[in-house]
Amino acid sequence: MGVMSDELTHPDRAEIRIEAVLHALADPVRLHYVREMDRIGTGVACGAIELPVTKSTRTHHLRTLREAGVIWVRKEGTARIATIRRDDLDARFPGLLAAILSAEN
Amino acid sequence: MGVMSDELTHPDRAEIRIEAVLHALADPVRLHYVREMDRIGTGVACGAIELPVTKSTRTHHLRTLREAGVIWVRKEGTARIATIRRDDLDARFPGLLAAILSAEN
DNA sequence: ACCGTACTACGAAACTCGTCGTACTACGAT
DNA sequence: ATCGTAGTACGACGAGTTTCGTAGTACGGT
Repeated sequence: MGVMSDELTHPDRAEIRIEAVLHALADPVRLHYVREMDRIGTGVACGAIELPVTKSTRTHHLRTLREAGVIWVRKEGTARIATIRRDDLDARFPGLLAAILSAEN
Repeated sequence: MGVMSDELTHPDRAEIRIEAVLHALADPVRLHYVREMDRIGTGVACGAIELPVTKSTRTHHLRTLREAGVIWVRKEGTARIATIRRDDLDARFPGLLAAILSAEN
């Protein structure tokens, strides 16, 4: 029971909607998460970034980011490695990601 | 009772927060509104843009946009004229507005 | 086989948000 | 002064979100 062996679902490039991306990044926790991923660089283990929320809340936010098309998550052992979908976001909404990530305070 | 003679409050440039802007523009009604204002050009009477919502809902959305710092609203007779705060947004978050407005579909 | 780590799933509680109707104020014209 | 138009204020409802705790699955080591 509880399948969970399925691969994680991601929208493909053409399916990414600007409203979903804006909504995903409007949340302080998720924005912080994406900024940390941007700062650290390459794929990050989901748990490696400290957040003021519990594990299950983190799972929720990561799903929101993934389903909006902001990040790509792949399994690696027991860990989940997340990367920002720069190519797809830049192709769909040129300049958006850079504008948001470079906005300090 | 009910003052309302007060001028409309706007955040000044330095107070505009990226999260508030993203949240404001993540709503389909508000995004449509701002896109229409962008298309039409100069200051627009609030009621001149057709929306699938009632007057009071429109007021609500316009307040959200105004308080986020996305639009500037001035009174002119009984009408309210709204303009996009391009200068302020471009100064705070270069490229953000252009990226969002040019995102078709 | 067992244990620990990493994360997901599900349900619940508190909160926020979008929407509306109704009642109201403000202004302009007749 | 009266009426119509333009918009706001307030309260309410329903839907969705954020958050958490608890329970469970998956993988890697010993």
